[in-house]
Amino acid sequence: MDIGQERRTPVTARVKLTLCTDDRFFGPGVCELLEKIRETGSIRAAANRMDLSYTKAWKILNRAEEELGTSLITRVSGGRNGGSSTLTEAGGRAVRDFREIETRVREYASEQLKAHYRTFMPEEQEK
Amino acid sequence: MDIGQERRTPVTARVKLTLCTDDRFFGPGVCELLEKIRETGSIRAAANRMDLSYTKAWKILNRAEEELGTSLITRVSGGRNGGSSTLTEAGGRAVRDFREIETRVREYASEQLKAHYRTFMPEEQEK
DNA sequence: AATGGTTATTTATTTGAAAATATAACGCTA
DNA sequence: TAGCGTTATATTTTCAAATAAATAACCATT
Repeated sequence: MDIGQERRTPVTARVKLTLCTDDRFFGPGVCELLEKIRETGSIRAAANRMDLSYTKAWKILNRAEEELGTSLITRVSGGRNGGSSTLTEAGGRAVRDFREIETRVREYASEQLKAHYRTFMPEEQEK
Repeated sequence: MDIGQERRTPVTARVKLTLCTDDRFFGPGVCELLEKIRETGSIRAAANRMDLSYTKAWKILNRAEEELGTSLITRVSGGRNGGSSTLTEAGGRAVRDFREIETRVREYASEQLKAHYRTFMPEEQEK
C-alpha cells in the first residue's frame, strides 16, 4: 500500500461549484456548453467539442433554462446553415458570474487548505 | 418550458470539495466513511449505514490512504467480534480539518452567490 | 421542390461504475 | 477445533446514465 512514501504531486483543493434549486442544475457542464455555443454558434458543434452527444447537451441546456426560469440561448432551426444558437444577455451574464464566483471560491479553498497543511501535506515544509 | 415562472425554491450554492494529488482522493465520501467508522468501529457497519457495498468502501479507504501516504484507520481482522477498525490520529485529524475547510468554503460560496443575486435570483429582492 | 445542416424528440443500444456474490484468512471464544 | 463476524480480494452481475440511431420539422439557398 506504500504508506509513508514521498508523494509525487502536491495536494490541491478541487472545488466543484453547482447552483441548486431543489436539485443542482447550473454547474461546470452547462457553463462550458454555453461558452462553446458562444464560440461556435451551435449546440451541436459545442457538444462535439466537449465529446458530448447532442441529446445530452440539449437536455442539460433545457433543464438549466427551466430551473433558472430564464432563456439562456436563442435557438434558430432552418436557414442557410441549418440553424444556429446564440447566448442571450442572461446567458452571457450567467457564464461570466458563474466563472467569477467559481474562481473566487477556488482561491479561498486553496488558502484554507494551506492553513491546514500539516494534515494533508505532512511531509512538506511550512512556508 | 415554463420560462418566466416564479421559482419554487431559492437558488443555493452547492460546493463539492475534494482534495487531490494527480486525481481526487479525499472527498465527502471518504470523510463520511471515516466518521461512521469512528461511530461503529467497523468498515462493514460504516458501509452499511451509507448504503454502500463493503467492497466499494474498502477501495475508497485504500485509495485515500495510498494517495495521502498515511494510515487513516487501524484494521484488525479476527478476534471475538470478527475484527474492527478505528481511526488513527491522522484519520481523526483529516476528518476534523476537512469538515472545517468545507464549512468555510461553503459559507464563502454562499456569500459570493448573494453578491450576484441579480443573475441567479432575478425575481428576488435585494436584501 | 430538392438540398443541407441545424434544432427537436423518441427509442434502442452500449458502457462503465457500483453492487452482489464468492472465497479465504484471521483470531478470539466455546 | 468448530464457529462467528470481521477484513481482504477477485469475479460476476446489475442497472442507470450516456451514447447512438432514427425521425421529423425548420428554412435559406439552389
